[in-house]
Amino acid sequence: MPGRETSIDTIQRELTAFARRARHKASQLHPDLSLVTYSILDLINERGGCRAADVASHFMLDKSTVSRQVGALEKLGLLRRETDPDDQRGQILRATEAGLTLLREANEQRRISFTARFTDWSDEDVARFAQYLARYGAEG
Amino acid sequence: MPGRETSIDTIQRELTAFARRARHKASQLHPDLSLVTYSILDLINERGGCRAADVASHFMLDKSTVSRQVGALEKLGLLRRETDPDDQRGQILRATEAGLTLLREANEQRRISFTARFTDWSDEDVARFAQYLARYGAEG
DNA sequence: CGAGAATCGTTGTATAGTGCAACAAATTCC
DNA sequence: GGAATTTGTTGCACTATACAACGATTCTCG
Repeated sequence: MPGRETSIDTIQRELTAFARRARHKASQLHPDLSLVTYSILDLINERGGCRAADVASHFMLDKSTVSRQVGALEKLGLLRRETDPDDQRGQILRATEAGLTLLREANEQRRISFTARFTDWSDEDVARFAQYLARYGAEG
Repeated sequence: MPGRETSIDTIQRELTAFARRARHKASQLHPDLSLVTYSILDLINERGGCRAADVASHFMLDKSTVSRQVGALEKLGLLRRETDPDDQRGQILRATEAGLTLLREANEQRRISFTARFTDWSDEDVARFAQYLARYGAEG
């Protein structure tokens, strides 16, 4: 077994390489939805509606960036904004039907692509890899 | 154990979330070296000198993007270009002393940050996680 | 050998994504 | 009730990126 330091270097390097390729991959997978818009829409959907500030903190983005992305998604008819009745400063973001449809398509494409990558992997290995990643993500 | 589909969804979502945060994290870690310049310099160093075309294909970037990034890194004195004697179309990119120093500092910062994230993990788990990531990266 | 194809890098142009600062409106906290 | 905080928007600047057209070099194969 390699040393802990070496393993951490590997993790670091592999994750970074993934991050650097993610934008390109996403645009290949679904040209209508960039990595940015896809991930925002997916978060909103997963949360069942959330505010722009939540999106900003989840992805570590400036609120102005999120504001513009949300504006673009709204203009495309993929989400709608409702003023939060409990706090009229904020808005609740929700995917529209069109947004959900596009998101489902994008997710399907992604699943196909990811699945292809794991054909050689046993169910156990896939499950363990997922576990490790979830654990890693949860600690951040 | 969760189903294969569920695990793949988890992998997909966690990796994407990581990618979306990577830029911000990198700029926090070492403000002098963005994720972009860091990863290019690191690749050049790891390969012991390589060409712009290699960088482009490794990170799935257009050659024009790489050309500009390399130009910027050269202007900063972090790498130098030598015409490849075996193929005068190409150039061999190498980190300068200044580049290596900065890269070492950045790697140190990263290692500290990543190490902190794994304090709860056993050596075995870290090693296995690294193995899975390397395997994943190798298949792409 | 030689002409056409391929490769490598540069530059012009356009666009997306991002952050910071200043702002307005609503809310919360003494 | 007034100060501080939160939420989102807008103006501005800059970075990262892609695509297309180009020049220089190398490769292919007839």
